[in-house]
Amino acid sequence: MSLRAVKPQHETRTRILDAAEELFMQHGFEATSMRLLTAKAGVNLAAVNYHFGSKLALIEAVFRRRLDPMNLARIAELEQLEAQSRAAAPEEIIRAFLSPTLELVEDAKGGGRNFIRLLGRAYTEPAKPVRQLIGQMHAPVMDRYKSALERALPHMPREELVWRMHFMFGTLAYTLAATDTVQLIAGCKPEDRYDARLLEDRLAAFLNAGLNAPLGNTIRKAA
Amino acid sequence: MSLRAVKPQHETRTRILDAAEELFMQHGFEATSMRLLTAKAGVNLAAVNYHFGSKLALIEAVFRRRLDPMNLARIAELEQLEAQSRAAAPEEIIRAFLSPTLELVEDAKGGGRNFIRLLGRAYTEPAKPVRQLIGQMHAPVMDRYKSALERALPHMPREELVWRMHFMFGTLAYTLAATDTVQLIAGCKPEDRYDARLLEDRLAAFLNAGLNAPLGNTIRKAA
DNA sequence: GTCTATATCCTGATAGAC
DNA sequence: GTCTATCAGGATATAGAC
Repeated sequence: MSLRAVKPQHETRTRILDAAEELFMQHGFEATSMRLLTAKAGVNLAAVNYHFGSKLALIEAVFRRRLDPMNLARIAELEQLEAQSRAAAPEEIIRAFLSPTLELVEDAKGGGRNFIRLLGRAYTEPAKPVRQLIGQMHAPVMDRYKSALERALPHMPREELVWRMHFMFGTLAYTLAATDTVQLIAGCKPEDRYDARLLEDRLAAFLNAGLNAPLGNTIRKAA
Repeated sequence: MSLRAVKPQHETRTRILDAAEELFMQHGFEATSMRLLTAKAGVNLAAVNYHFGSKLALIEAVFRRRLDPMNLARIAELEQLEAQSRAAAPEEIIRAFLSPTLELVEDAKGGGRNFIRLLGRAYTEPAKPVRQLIGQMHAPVMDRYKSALERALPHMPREELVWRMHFMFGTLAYTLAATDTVQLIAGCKPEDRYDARLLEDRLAAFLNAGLNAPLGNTIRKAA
């Protein structure tokens, strides 16, 4: 008798996660009501609480679904790089960090692109619980990459490296969050905004140059 | 009989704007209620509607108060640069753009620092009206700086320049929004996080290097 | 201009039938 | 597991006394 008789197990969960991903990206966490969300997902209002327990737990699940595999991939790429006989170049490390993220940019149908923009926004989310969540999920990866970059750039002062990593992370976060803002700066063909390989090349070139910028000014003025 | 008998004209407006600046920064726009806001400002709940008309209008006023002078300063610094006999260097243009923003970082008491963090967050704000607001206020300035950078870098393809400006803007936005996240990457002395001159030097070095990164990779792969 | 009181609506969450 | 109905509270905005 059901209209969705062939619904697989856990499809409700997935439908909720997909709808949440899209609506959180469009309107933010606070502004997305469970009513709107469940309506879009085509499920009952009570389903969110039944399957996830609370709105915050749903937010956490949305991030875990994508972020855990992404961070595993980042670690894997870095380990592959470090298994080589020669030392890894800074740009290789940067690309290892970027590529698992940018792969999702091309996944428009699966919702990966939605998530990527959501992720970019979450880094500057005002709500403390959400930022803590993201911070916790990223912390171990950041530590690994920080160590890798320290080995690749042995002469850079630690403090300067931390700042430059911060800058790099910011460039990525904003680029993910605000891909639509490029048009604000100038018209550019929309289709190549989402070419992941091209975007990775552009980002890697910019970030690698920034990471290796001359140290003179800051050292002099800080002294 | 009033407890605040010596209250100057428009002080209520200012108290509301100051409280809004801080609370919007801490909790975001959606999560900041008028009740909390007016309580913090020490004014009546109805005062916001009387003085500003609506919550969105209040948000606009919060941005206008700081952004209009800031963007005027950016234009002024650029015009000063272009009045020189020699051509402006890219790093000079970058610094002209940065410095009016970073000056506010040092204004902890006046609330400037609050606004700066709020501004960083607003760039990736999900709510469309707010982003449109920020976009409109920035558009003329961005045009001017784009033209200036085109003159300073005549050999860079327009499209690449737009991307690099986008990256630069992102670095700034995230740095402003997430000054507390630096500690997530690694412990660093909190007091020098807010040394505007030092921060400008660090940012300018990073951004200038990124802006002038070799073009090889992208050109080759794009072809 | 400032206040109190309130209208109107929407929020996340849950109880309990099916 | 899914539904309806509802709770208790908070949201913006306003009406009207002072």
